[in-house]
Amino acid sequence: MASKVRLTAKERGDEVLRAAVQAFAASGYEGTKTDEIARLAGVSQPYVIRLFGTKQQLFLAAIRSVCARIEEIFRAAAAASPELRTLGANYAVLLAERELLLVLLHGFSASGDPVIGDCVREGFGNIYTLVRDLTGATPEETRQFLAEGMLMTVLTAMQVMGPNAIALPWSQELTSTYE
Amino acid sequence: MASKVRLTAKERGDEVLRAAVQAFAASGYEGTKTDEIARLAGVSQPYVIRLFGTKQQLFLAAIRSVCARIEEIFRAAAAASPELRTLGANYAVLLAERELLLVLLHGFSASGDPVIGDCVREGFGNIYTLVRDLTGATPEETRQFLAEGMLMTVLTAMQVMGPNAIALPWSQELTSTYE
DNA sequence: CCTTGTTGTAATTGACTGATAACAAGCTCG
DNA sequence: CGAGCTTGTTATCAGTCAATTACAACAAGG
Repeated sequence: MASKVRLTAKERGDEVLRAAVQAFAASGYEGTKTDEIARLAGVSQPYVIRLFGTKQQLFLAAIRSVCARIEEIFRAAAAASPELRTLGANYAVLLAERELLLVLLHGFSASGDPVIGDCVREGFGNIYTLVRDLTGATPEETRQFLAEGMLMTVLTAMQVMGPNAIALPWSQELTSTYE
Repeated sequence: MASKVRLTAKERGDEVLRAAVQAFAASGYEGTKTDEIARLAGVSQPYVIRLFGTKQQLFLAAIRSVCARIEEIFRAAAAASPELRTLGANYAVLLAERELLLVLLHGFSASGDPVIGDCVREGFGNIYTLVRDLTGATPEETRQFLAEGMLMTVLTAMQVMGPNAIALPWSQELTSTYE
């Protein structure tokens, strides 16, 4: 098994970070235990701490990671067609990587902590600016675009949207308007 | 001081619930300690538990409470003018009671827990149906309305909107589109 | 080969936290 | 008044969890 393989700290750190994104997406900042992340990554709990210093720093790394990935998706989409409408179709790509929007949501929730708040404000601000610049949309158009994204995010968190969605009358009516 | 006054279990329960809404709004489900709620309400921590059984049940009560209040605000607004546009102006009322949308946000985040998820899905579903019925709007119009609400919610959580907002270039540009 | 730096774990700890139990103080009504 | 129900507290526990320490295995270069 691969668990006996020795990796460089950087490589192992990347694996742990990926595990952290998955875990934080499922349970949030306070709700996720470092031991859970460690098991997901196949390493010991103390090693997770040594690689990132503290649980908080690991969460910050997860936030930065998903923000960078979201920007990457929007950049790729805009390269094909820099229109806000067509960019909207790429929410499907975001929803396919369910953990991206979920980690961001948990970041919003944890913004009461000043350190996390700073990180989230910077990440979300960058996304806003990027979308606006890529599409040339007005602030208002960009706002509406992001608003739809936030609704999809909470619908995903509520598990009424995406794979394994719980089917409810209201949620089916609501999500059917996206087609 | 009022802390020596004996109240009925129902009255004290209401006070504790109000404290819980404040505390959960600030720190979320996992992040809020029952002891914190107890101090806010001016009672002992074990009494908080005895009044509501478990922390989870207290959180459920907080979710139901804010959902009911949100419905109440929309009902009152629609009584004056049952148009979606004018209902939007009443987001100001929701933002004035900052804790309403914040508790709901933390509910979304905690929806991974099946019990909490059920409660949040029901609460949000009721709000969707109510807004649609009150205004006679189409599902798509209602969706756009709620989407704007979700964006405001996360902007509030990030503390770039509302009182004591942290001023950032991007957030000022974004929120100025609401005027 | 052996020394030095790096990757990784086992053991432990100390602080925290939700919940329980036992008890105390008031209210109410016969 | 005093018995019984309700309100509330103090003391405490059992479990959890992030973080530290000490140590082990391994790799690379001289």
